[in-house]
Amino acid sequence: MKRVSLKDIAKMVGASPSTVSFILNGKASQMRISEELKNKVMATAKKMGYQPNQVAVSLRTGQTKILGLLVEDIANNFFASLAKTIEVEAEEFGYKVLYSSTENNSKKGVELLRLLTQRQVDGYLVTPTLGMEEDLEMLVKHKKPLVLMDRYFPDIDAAYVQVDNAGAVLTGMEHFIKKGYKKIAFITIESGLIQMRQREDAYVDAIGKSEQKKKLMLKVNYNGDRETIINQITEFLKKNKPDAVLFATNYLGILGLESIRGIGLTIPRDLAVICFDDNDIFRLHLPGITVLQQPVEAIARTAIHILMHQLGNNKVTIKKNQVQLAANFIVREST
Amino acid sequence: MKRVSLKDIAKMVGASPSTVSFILNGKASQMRISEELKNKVMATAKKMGYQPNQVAVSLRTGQTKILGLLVEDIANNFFASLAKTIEVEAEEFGYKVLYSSTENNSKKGVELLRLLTQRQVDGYLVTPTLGMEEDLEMLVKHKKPLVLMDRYFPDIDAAYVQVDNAGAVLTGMEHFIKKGYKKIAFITIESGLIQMRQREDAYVDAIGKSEQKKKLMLKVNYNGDRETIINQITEFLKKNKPDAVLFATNYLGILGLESIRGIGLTIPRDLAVICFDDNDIFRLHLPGITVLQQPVEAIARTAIHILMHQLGNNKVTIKKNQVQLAANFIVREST
DNA sequence: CTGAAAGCGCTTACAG
DNA sequence: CTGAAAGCGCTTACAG
Repeated sequence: MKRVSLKDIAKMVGASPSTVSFILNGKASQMRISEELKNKVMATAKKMGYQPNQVAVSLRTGQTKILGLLVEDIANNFFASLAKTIEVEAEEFGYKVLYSSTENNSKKGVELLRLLTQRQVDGYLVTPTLGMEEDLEMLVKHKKPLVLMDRYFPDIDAAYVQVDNAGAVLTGMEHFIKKGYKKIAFITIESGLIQMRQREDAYVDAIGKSEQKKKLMLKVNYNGDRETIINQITEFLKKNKPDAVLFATNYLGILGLESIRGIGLTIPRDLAVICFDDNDIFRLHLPGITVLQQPVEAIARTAIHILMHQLGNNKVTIKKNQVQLAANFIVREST
Repeated sequence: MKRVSLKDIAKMVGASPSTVSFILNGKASQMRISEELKNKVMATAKKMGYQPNQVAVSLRTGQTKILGLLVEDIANNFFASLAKTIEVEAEEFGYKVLYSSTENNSKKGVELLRLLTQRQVDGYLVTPTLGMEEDLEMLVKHKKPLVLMDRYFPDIDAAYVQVDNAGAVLTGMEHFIKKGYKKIAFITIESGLIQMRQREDAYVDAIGKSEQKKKLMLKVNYNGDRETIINQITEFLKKNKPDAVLFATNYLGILGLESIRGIGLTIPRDLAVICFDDNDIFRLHLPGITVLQQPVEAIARTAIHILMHQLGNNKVTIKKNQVQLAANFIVREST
């Protein structure tokens, strides 16, 4: 059963497709089309259940009204919340979102970026992976609407929105130091991406200026499985016996809590804990975990606004197109 | 800067667009195009960074290679995992996924369904909301590839995949009864959707057959905010003093744990807990929460397979197109 | 072996 | 006030 097209309606009412198109696009009065014809067309379209073929519209207008969103992993709470807010915000501007997860895999990331291009998305929202640099430069060169999130490349002049990673980690470290912890550890993932480097550098800085002097850092492999990482953390904690630990991502924090439980340490008596990113788990955990919460909604909203600005929407005004937003430091019982 | 098109390449190598199209689509030998021309075209396409315009391809072929996925809420762990698996599986069959969250709002659900239709998606994967019945019937009538997930409408003859809700709840109830609990409560949301009715009916059944006889049920409003629901649960628990409670969704379970903590009850001594759906939170909670885990990946995979079958992919074989999968009962320390 | 032409379903300048 | 025509970028039957 074929769907009805503009032409079908035109034939039924005895008008030309162009006239029907004008009417259906609300340009009837502008084109001074008779009220009578207008009503007839509207009624027929409704009765026949006419739905415009957006693919044809896109080909003709060059606009798909689709934004491409690439996140690291949609099953991760942080990225899922980000995606949700972006979806809601995009909708307000009349855009739909096509998403995918890169898994932080360069090959997959690059392929997805090209796929979005082939699909003619109007704009790109990307948490980039290493290896995407060349393709991103291409987009920038072609002046495609593009906003990076969570991380960026210093050498690529693209818009971006991220949390103030250094400031957040410093806040956490100062809190630990003020509370008198002397052996503060940092557990992160092995990664060349800037947001992780910023967090790590801030830890190193803070330690350098503290009395502790000596770093206590563990870097685990991003692609390791649950068990491997839990074991690595367990070994590290047993060997180094820190009195406080800062986990660099929510993913690590969750695995870390399992390690801590496995060893039988009591938080915060044996070990104080702060985690980057908030999560229901950290709020519900006993004791509640102190966190450096990313302002997820603000990140998403800012990114969409910058993108809409690039897309020529003049209802939005933006101050900068490279933005760092402050994290919220939420103190619970773990410190 | 305009992107290069087929025609551009044709002009550059001095061949016709059709020939270039055949070569780029790997039909060179089939069309007996000279090796020389083929190589020239391939090289030029590569050099110019040619990327086919998928919108034009879609309009011409009638296939978008996009699947539409409507979930209740992408920020909810269960639906995010579902979406993730679907995305991965769809990719293996060469499809991309366009998703959106319905928020269980009929108006939004219907609008999204129409939007997907306008976008010419090749197939639909939907966790339907009430109010979508008419539009879904239309899709079925037009023989559009469609698979419902998590819930369905008994009156609509569409394919669906869901967990065996009744079986899962019965398993949980039997476990409670065997352990000797005498005042087993059920906390669910007010909903006309079948998966919630199945869970509720199973509870009522189990109670009817038990010595308890009297139901202890709380139904909260889906759209209530966190605080309201937490308060309602708190009131309910204080007033009825159950010795065991089964939460009908992960969302409720999380809020319920907050209520329980607020009242100061000890799990399982004062109150035993089972929750529908698993979640990192339940695993990490102290004590660990016993759950009725939905086989999320199997649900997603089965749904994709049925959809691919409908799309005429003959690499997949399916047994039924209305499927119920067993839940995994994971006993932890809360019962 | 290769090219010219039609057509997917729209929108929009142009003509009357 | 309304219609005929071109064109978005492809694919594919048809012709030679």
